[in-house]
Amino acid sequence: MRKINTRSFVRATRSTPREINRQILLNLVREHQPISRADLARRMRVGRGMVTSLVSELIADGSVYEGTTVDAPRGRRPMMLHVRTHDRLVIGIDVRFSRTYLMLSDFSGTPIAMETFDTIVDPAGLVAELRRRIPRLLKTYKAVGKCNGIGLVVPGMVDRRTGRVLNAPQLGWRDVDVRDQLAAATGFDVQIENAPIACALAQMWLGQRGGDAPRDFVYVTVSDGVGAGLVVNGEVVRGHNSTAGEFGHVPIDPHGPTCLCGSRGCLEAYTSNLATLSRYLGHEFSPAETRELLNESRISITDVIARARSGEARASAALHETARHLGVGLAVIINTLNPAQIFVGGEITEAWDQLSPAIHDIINARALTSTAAATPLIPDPASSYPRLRGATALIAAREFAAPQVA
Amino acid sequence: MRKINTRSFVRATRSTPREINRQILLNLVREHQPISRADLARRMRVGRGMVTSLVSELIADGSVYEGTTVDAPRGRRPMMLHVRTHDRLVIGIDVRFSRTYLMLSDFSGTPIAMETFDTIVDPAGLVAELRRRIPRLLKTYKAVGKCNGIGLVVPGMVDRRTGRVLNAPQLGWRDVDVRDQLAAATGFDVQIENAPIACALAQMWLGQRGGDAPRDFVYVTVSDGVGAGLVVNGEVVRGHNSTAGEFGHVPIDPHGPTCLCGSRGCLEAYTSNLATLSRYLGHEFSPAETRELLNESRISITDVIARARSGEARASAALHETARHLGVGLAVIINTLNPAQIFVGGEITEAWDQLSPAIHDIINARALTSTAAATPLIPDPASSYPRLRGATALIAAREFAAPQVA
DNA sequence: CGATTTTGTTCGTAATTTGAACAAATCCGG
DNA sequence: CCGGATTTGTTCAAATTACGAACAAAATCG
Repeated sequence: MRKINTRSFVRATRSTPREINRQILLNLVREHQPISRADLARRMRVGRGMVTSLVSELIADGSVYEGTTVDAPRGRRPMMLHVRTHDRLVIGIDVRFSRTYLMLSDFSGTPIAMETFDTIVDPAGLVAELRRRIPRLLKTYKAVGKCNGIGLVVPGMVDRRTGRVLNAPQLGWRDVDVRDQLAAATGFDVQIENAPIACALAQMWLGQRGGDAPRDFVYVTVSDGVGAGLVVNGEVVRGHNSTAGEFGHVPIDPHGPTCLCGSRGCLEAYTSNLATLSRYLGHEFSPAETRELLNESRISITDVIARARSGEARASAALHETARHLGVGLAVIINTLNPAQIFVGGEITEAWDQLSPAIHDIINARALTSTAAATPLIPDPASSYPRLRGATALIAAREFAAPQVA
Repeated sequence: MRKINTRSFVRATRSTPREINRQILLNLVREHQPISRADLARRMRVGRGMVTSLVSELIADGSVYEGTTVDAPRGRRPMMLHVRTHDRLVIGIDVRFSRTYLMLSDFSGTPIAMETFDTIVDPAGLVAELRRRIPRLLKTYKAVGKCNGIGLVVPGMVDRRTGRVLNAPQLGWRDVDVRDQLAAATGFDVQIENAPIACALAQMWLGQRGGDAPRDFVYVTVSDGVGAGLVVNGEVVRGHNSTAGEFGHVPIDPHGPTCLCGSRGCLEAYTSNLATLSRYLGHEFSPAETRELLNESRISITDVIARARSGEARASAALHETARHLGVGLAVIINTLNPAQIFVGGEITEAWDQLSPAIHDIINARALTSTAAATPLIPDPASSYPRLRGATALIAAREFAAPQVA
């Protein structure tokens, strides 16, 4: 029972049915390719005539192409259709605290090239550097006319409509309009998004199981901070002021360590990489001190995971405590949003086989129903570059999104 | 960028544009009545011809009626249109732990009659009692042919599609199909929903400010349990297994009192009416003991509020601690979902003027942005019967909901 | 080779928006 | 009291689209 937004609605015109059906058709091709026109007609329960008409439109504008005919047990051999992805490219950019990643990939998320450089925290400087690198990257890979846009992923809150970064503490950005600056500098269409939401979008649009992908899920990122991208009813949740998804500051213990946000005992103060590291080093978590300690000891979360894997008890214990607290946080998500599944991204996924039992124990104890306790947790390894895939999805998904109606 | 559900989608037919525009028009009349055809045409940015055609359809099926013409500075006087509500009735039923409430009201939520009886926990017995009472109620108020359906609100998890009550601990119901039983017994269309979600639906469809009503908000109920109805993007969040909204079990303190759910220090164990009562009585909260204590002392949360209002320090202190913990819980909702506003329902709204400052203090301390900290909290007094209004909305809203497309 | 089956196309029909012309109702100035 | 001006509401032809049936194309089978 969705309510119609009578402030800003889209009325149906003569061509609305066609737009809707065209979009349904395109999505069916995307999720079932290769597929024939006759198959599409059966799935949509429309006549083959309409499919012919819609497909010729999609072929004309380059969204879909005809492959080969294939064998059939009887009758005329069907002509298979595919979504055109391999020569429609996107530049994905992932701006992180220390380094910035640049990836050229096609609409399906398949990577073509990647480069990386030290993050320039000054927005104008970053845009200038990207303005140098992007044309060079496109030239090197003979992709000059094929780029459909730039997806920019940022560690912080983003207003998707205005394109402004509201607050990115790791970069020290507040109310920065890097999207329009980059668009003006490069001439490309630029879309910007917060990192956990981008990761969720990548799962939604470029995930393994195309059609099976759930319409209600959560992507939890555990790195310097802890955040989440929420998907409800096939759509990302941004909230009223684009600040939804901050699960890092769910309270765990009012007497716990002080968090960056000023409260005590936030989930993030227990499970962020910094928190795990400081626990391993035997110190109470405290933002300022821990950063210093980290710089001195020159140890990273990956090292702790490696040491745990090689049998070091202290490393293993530090990680297991992180796992237990993460379990509490995930249980909150499960009880409040009841997602079909939860993806977990971040460095700690490398230790998933070790941490998973502890996490599930906590969830089993805290989930309110047995079905909720069985919510699948799916680690998303850093090796698949989830944020860069998310950046790609920002551009690629627009072509497949449902038309806005009513 | 909503994703099309390719498992179950609705393709656009020849009549889809008309359905969409018809529904937009009906909602515009609902939110701006009285309104003329010419005004509607301007708002929808369509020709007046189309409005004439759509309105005559809506009048023919009784959704809309013509009122009177009104004065105009120049030109022909416009004929005002209204949504027909006063002779389209709904029976709302609110099943609570001790008593069940029955209300006859019209489509706008205006109450016509109400009765109440001791809750019969046996589902078959309850249905039998309702089967006796409903025809009598309709007869008494000369509403026999005018009832459009029955809305049933239950304190527990409900699968809206199958109509089964999955788990209602207060009633001891597990997997009960009371909806179909009641439909068979009465011959009416019956819709069933969980209480906090129903309260959210009431705000969405029957709220004060018709069009201003936000599309992202949360309705938090504080009574025997603590739950929430979530609305995201103009649609209610039910989750993958219809168990979303259980905010009562976010952790507050791992060393806190034991909760009914088995964990320790849940929000509910600090802020439910039972928790507040046991705090007032000077006892550690513990489900079993507290219930006994409550029966012995014969005191209710309303009494505690009255005593606080008359200046009793102990009552005031007990309520203020509840307020502080509730603030923590609301901050979790604000940080994770960033709603435009939060409604709070339950007995403690009677003490809102006393509790509000404490709640806001906590939220100001814990909200991650200043805009989030300013999220309006709106008490919804029990005197407006939010759950019964929700029951009404279950039936009335279907007429106005956006058509399912793509 | 003809019958059968399946795929893909074409085309007339029905439903709908769209926009313009038209009728209705009111005010205002002479 | 009448004719223009103005606004509301209706009617109707044109354009766009889904729909469904007929048809052509391409393959298999006996």
